[in-house]
Amino acid sequence: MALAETRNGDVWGEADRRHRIIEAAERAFVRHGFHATTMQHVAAEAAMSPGNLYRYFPSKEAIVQALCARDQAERGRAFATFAQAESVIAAMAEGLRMNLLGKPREKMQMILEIWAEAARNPAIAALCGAIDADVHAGLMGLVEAAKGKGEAVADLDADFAARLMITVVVGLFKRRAHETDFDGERELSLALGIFVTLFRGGIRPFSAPDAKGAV
Amino acid sequence: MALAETRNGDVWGEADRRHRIIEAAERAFVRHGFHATTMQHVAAEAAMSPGNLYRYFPSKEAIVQALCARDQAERGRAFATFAQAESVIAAMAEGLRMNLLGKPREKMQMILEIWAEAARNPAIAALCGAIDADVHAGLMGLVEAAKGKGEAVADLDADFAARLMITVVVGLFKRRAHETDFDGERELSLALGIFVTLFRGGIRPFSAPDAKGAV
DNA sequence: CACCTGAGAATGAACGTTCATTCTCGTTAG
DNA sequence: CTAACGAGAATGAACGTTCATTCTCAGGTG
Repeated sequence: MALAETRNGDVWGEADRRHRIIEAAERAFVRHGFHATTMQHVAAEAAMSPGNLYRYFPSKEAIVQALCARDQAERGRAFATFAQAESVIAAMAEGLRMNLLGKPREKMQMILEIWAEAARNPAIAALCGAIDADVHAGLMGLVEAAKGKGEAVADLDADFAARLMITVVVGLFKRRAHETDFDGERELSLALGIFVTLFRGGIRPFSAPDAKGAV
Repeated sequence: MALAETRNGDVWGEADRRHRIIEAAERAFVRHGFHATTMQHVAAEAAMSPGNLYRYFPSKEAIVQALCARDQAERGRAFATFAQAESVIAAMAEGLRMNLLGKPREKMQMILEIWAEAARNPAIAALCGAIDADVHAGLMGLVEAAKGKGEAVADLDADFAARLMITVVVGLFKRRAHETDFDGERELSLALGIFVTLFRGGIRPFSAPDAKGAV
């Protein structure tokens, strides 16, 4: 099916090329940043001509969207793996280790750029929103699973816990992107420290004391 | 020759114009986003011609840097206020209320763009780094103050606490920028819930169980 | 076999647009 | 008058996109 299909069945080849372009685009975006990356850069990285990119994607924007969609799929797969883990804390540890230590800093920087883009570009915003919803749902599932295993107190509010975990992880992502002396293991133990207490039921929403007088 | 500077009292007028331009730039950046804002937009917002901007700033980049610097100064002032507050938790509540509810969403979106920019632009990175260092130092000061007032346990690691609080606040900033249904009061009580437990000594770094088997 | 044919793949120079920046010249204050 | 101020057109570079052209190669033909 590989070589013989070039005549008519180049659909295979086309998907392959689209994939190659997205990979190249990611490398280029990671290297030069989001806005500074030109189609020439992507083309060079993909080892093809600029014009030829347009045979596979109608615009630069389309490439960006495809890349975001791929990330979404990746994230979804990661959560599917989490759900099978025996210990929820261990799963969180593994997931964070993968993202805080496993990925190069530049990748985190690209995520910052995607976040910024999402604030302006409705298509990207929709993709990111879908990712976030997935993650939120996945985390709530994890919390419920943890309850079932006795790793979390029974009356833990799953939505509260999920929002808290997302907040912490997002904060770590940003810090990882910026801080040159970011210590992954140290920050990992910080996050896990929070989560352990959370699961133990030690963290509850706290209504602020009236701040009328404060400045 | 070029230094015939203080010829007149117009030095005042110049500072005034620079200030006006920065304010206009902020409005433009907030409205159109960082990269999509043109000098024409800034000029229109400042009610002057594009060319005339260059009488006061050598480049677009210089305007951006001035804006970031102003934000840094603002942040510094905010922390000076915090330090005087009677209750540390109340101070945090007030500070977060100001930033999570007081500022328009668009302002948060601009901060995301500044973060993204900082990943690529050394000058902006330096400014952001300085802000972060200020905030970190200020928070450690707050923690120590809280200890003194008996609001925090004596053996709380100030650096750990500061990093944790920064992480949470950063996470909330990002979520505020993106989530259309972001509930400021709810998230505020989430953050304060964490901080209260933290000050009580209920959160400690947690070393992850070994994750050899996981994928 | 040698040679053609044609269609999809790929090229890369050129185009048109969008800006940051500069230039020119009119206006105003002292 | 002089010098600073300011408006707005002009400039030039960068970049996404297009398109006329070239390449490749599976089949057909003799």
